[in-house]
Amino acid sequence: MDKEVSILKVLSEPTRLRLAALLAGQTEVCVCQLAAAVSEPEYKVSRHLGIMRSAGLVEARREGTWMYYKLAEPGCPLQMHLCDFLARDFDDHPMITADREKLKQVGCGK
Amino acid sequence: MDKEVSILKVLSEPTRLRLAALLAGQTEVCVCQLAAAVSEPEYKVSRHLGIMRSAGLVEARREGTWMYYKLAEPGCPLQMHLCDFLARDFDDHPMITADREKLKQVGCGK
DNA sequence: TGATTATCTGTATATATGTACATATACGCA
DNA sequence: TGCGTATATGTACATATATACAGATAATCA
Repeated sequence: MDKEVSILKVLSEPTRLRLAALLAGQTEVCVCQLAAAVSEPEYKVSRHLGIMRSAGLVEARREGTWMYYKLAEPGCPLQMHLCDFLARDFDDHPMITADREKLKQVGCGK
Repeated sequence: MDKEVSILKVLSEPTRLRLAALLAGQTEVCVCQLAAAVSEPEYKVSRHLGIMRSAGLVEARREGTWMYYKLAEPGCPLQMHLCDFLARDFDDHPMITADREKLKQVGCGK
C-alpha cells in the first residue's frame, strides 16, 4: 500500500495540491510558470516538484535551462482517480481557478 | 482548500487508510473490531480514529461501552470521490482484502 | 459497591516535514 | 571565456507527527 500512501501524502500539502491541480489537464509546464502561478519562490516550488517526482506523481523533461513538468502515468488506480479528479472535478475552488487563471497569463520568458 | 488537504493528510497514513477502507462499504464498526482487523493495539486505533474524526472523515456513535464508527457524510467533492474509491475500487489490494476478511471473522464480544 | 471491559487521553520521545537562506549546477548567450 | 538566468540542493531550524506507556473515563455486571 506504499504507493497509495505516498501519493496521498504528496498531495496532502497545500502548495503541492495546487501544483498538481495546475498540471492536471495541462500538457507540461515549466517551473517558473508554476512558481508565478502559485506566487511562491522558485526554490520552494522546485523542492515540492522534486518530492512529487520522487513519489511518481509527476515527470520532468529538461529543455535547455527550463524544466518542464507534467503529471506522470498513474502507478496505481488511486493515483489515476485522483488525477482524473484534479483535471475534471476540482474547478469549483476559488484558489484553484485563480491559480489556473494566473498560469494562463504568465509566460515563461522563453 | 484546507478541507481537501485535511482529508488527504488523514488518509496518507497506512493504518488510517486501512481503517477507512474497512469503514467504506460498511454501515458501522466498533473500535475493537477495527483493532482486531488491522492487528494493532486499540489505543493506537483509537488515536487514529480520533484524528479521522477531527478531520470530518468519520463519525462516532456510542452504544454502552462500545463506540461505533462509520464514514461521515462527505464535506467536499474530493472526500466523496475518495470514499467512493475506497468502497468500490480498492479491492485489488492484498492487505485491504485481508483486513476485510479478518473483519468478517472477528466479533465484538457484544 | 467493586471489578471488569472498552475507549480515550496526557506526556515523553523519536522521527519526519516544511521553510529559508546560501550555494551549486547547468544551460544559453555575448 | 565570462556572465546571467533557471533550477536544484546542502544545511539548519522550527514545527508537526506517530508511537508507547501509563493512567483516566465510562459503562456493564456481579
